[in-house]
Amino acid sequence: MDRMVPQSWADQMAEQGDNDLDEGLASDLPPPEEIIDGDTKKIITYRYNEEGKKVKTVSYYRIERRQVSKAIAMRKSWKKFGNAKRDPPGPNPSNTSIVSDDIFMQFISNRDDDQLDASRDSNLDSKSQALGNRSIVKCRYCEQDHWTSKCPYKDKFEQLSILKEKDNAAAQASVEPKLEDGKKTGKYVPPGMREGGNKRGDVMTSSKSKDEPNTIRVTNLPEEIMDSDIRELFLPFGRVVRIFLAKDKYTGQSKGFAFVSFEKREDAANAIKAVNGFGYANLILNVEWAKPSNN
DNA sequence: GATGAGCGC
Repeated sequence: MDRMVPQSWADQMAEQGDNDLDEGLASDLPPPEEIIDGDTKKIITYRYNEEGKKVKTVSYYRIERRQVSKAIAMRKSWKKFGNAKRDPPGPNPSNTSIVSDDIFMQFISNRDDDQLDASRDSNLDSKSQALGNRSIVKCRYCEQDHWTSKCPYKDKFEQLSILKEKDNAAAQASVEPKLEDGKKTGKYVPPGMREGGNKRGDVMTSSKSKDEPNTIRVTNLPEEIMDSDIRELFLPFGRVVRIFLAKDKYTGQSKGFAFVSFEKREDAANAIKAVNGFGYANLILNVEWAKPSNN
């Protein structure tokens, strides 16, 4: 394996630099070839060895084909536009980086979504029961046998939701007057007040939930720091579920502190122990439990 | 030195 096909802008620049250096020698070498044959990629490169002899190097790579859904595969055929109009299909490595980590999205749900989810989950549950009661599902967060929508605090969450439904039933009686035939009025009910509402929101998505047991506050951060740096810094301790880097609303300038929520409280505790007092870019970080924000 | 944004009625 010798000189590879350039991977990124930086590599391309490095490559160019190299070529400039040995231009006199390299100019009469054939250009590298890339041959794709089924699942195998063959890359042929030429160079001169120490004795000045021409050497041909052939390297074989297995092309990993990942199974993607049709919808995703279809996007490959979309026309590129703007500055990328003339780019070949697929990501351009000079401006696109591929992250293989799991990326968690925040889903802001309303009641209708939850009802859909619930019915979908129960359908699947009955399917898995039909399959001999052995669970075929795996939570993306804790890898236990349940659907991710019920995680990461499955047990805790179920207790919570039972409590909450009681509360909601009481709240609803006063908040949401019913019509005689039992149908709801058109009156707006905030998601948090709806029947069984905002279930996932309370666990995962609501930054203003009353208890934020897994959130730490990091202060004394350098002002140039970015979310991704913070993620990198805390990823070793466990799954980071949310990062909030305080920035000025108008200038976007970092205010030098951030909140990081972990999936597990113990991960957060470890992070505090380890990173508090840690030197980062000539500053000493201060890490402690976050207090719940006002409102 | 500092405890987070926004949307909806």
